[in-house]
Amino acid sequence: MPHPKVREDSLLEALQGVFCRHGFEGASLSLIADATGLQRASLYHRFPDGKAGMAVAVLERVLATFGSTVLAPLSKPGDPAARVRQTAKQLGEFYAGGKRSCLLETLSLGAPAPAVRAAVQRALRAAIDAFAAVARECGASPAEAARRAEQALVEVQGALVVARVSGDIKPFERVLKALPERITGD
Amino acid sequence: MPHPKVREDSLLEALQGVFCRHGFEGASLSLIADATGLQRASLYHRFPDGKAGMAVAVLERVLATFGSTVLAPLSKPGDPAARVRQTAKQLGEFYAGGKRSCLLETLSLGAPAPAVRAAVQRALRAAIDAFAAVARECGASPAEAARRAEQALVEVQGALVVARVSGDIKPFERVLKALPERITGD
DNA sequence: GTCTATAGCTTGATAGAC
DNA sequence: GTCTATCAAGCTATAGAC
Repeated sequence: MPHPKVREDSLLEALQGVFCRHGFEGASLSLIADATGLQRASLYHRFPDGKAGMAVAVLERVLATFGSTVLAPLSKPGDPAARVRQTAKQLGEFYAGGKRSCLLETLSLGAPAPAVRAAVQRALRAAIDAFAAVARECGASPAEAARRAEQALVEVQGALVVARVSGDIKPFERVLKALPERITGD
Repeated sequence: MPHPKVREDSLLEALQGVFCRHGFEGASLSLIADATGLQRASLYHRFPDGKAGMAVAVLERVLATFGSTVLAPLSKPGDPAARVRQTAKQLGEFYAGGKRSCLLETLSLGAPAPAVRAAVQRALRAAIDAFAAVARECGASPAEAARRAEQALVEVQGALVVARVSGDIKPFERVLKALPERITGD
C-alpha cells in the first residue's frame, strides 16, 4: 500500500476513539466512516474481517503502545515504587485524565466476536502480569502479587466507569496516586 | 391495566437483563421483544417513550429495589461495620456473585438520551450518599466520608468489569470482603 | 486504495384491527 | 393490552468502476 489516503496509525486511532465511546455494538460503520474519513467500502478493504477485524486491530495496536509506553517503566531497572509512579503518570495521560473509557470495558460489553473477546482478555492479562512482576520484585508471593495487580486493575477500571457516569475525575486521580502502594504493598 | 400478558415486574426484570448484557445501543428491540415475550408494538404501548423510556423505567425500579434491599441495612440502627457487611452480602446477590454487569456502567456507554443519563447519575449519587452517611457515623468528615464512599463504588464497578472481561469473580469477592473497612476506615 | 452503488437485512417506531 | 403489518431509515457487507 504505497499511498493510503489515511495512514494505518491515524486510522486505528480514529477507530479507537469510536470503540471507546460506543463499545462494539454501538460503533456503527457510519460512525466509523465519519471518524476515519474513509467510506465503508474502503474500510472493508483495509479490514476484510469487517467490524470485528477493526476491533481486534485496535486492541492489538493499543496493547503494543500500552506496553511500550505505559507498562514499559515497570520492566526497567531501578526503584520499583518510582517505576510504578511513572506508570501511574502514563496511565493518566493514556486515559486523558479519566475522561476516556477503557477499550477492555467497552469492547467486552454485549456479545463480541470470539476474536474480539480473546484480544480483550490477552490485553487484560498483559497488564496484570506486568504489575504482578513488579509486586514480586517487592517481595510478594506469586499469589499476593497477582492479588495486588488485580486490585490495581480493578481500581483503574472502576474509577474510569465512575468518571464516565459522574463526570468527576477526582476518584481517578486518587486511584492513580494510590497505585504505587497498591503494588509495592506500602 | 387489568390483564397484562406480562406483569410490570417481570417485564422490567427482563428489560434489565438485556440492558445489562448489551448496554443501551446494543439492546435492540428485537432482543428486548424476545426477552420479554412481547411484540415491539406492545412494548411501545407500555413505554410510549420507546427504548429510552424502558431504560429509565428499569433504572428507577432498580434504584427502588436497590435502596430497599442493598442499601437498606446502611440506614438502620446498630453497628456500622455489621451493617456494611450485610450490604456487601446483598451486593453479592444483586450482582449474581460478580457475573452480572452494572446498569450504571452499561447504560452510560455511548450517547444515551438525556433522561437516561440523568437517571444513571441519580442512581450513582444515591449509592454514594448511602455509603457516605455510614462513613460519617464512623466519625469521618464530610469530605473523607465522600472519599470513602466513592472509593467503595470504584472498587465494586471495577471488579464487575474485570469479572466480565476475565471471567474471574475472585477480585469481586475480595472487594466485597474489604468493603466494610473501606467505609468505616478500619 | 478509494470510490459509488447496491444488496439484503435489521433497526426504532407507528397504524389500526381485535 | 396485544397483535400483524408496515414504514423509512439504519445496518453490515459486497460488487465493480476508476
